[in-house]
Amino acid sequence: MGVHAGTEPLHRATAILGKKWHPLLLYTLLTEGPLGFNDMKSRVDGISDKVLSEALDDLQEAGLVVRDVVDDKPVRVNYSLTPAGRDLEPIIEGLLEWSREHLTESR
Amino acid sequence: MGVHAGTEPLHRATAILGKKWHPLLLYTLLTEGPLGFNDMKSRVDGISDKVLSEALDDLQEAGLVVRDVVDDKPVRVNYSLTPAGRDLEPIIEGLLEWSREHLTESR
DNA sequence: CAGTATCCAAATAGATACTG
DNA sequence: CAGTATCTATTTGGATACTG
Repeated sequence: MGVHAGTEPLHRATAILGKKWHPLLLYTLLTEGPLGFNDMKSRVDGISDKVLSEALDDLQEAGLVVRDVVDDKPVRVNYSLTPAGRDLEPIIEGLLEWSREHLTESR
Repeated sequence: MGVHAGTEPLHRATAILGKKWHPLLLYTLLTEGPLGFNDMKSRVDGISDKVLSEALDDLQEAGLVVRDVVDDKPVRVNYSLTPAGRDLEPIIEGLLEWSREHLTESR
């Protein structure tokens, strides 16, 4: 009974990638990073300060993103990917391709 | 302003794969399917009837899973993957591998 | 520029009981 | 066997205003 052994990694992965904005934030950093807070915000349509801030914290805690304070006065911060974050590239690209192929909007 | 063009497919993909149980259900069908309702339930630890039922509906509507009534008296149903669902295999496998490599439980 | 503080709404998940 | 019906709890996401 119960789940077979290899299932927890999938749970851990979807606990991160299942958040509404996380894949898009990672993809944004992948293709356009490193970026500052407001640069991220302007590239991700519809996200609020609070949600972006929380999401970046979350990704940082998961070890996928690093936050560097590069200057103060005014404060300047750079968000970029860790190696773990960069290793998601083929997966996100694959997902993107799969989606284009199989997920049409009119379903 | 706004997100760059290629972003909607990612949204559509995560609208499905971002649900708590969906990737695990797909993976279960991928590795052990086709399966009946209770067979699914016994393989997915902790899921309730209601949540499983809703999730399968959702996956069906997204075109990733098919439901076949193979017998009645007693009713017997088989859930299996569509080609679109099967095409997720490399992605889910990749995610699994990535997770094992980078996501340790103690973070 | 880069956030935090509040307060609120919506979406998801779960427990329990029951049905064709 | 394969679900549905309720009702509740929890988790996320969002709007608005304010701060170092």
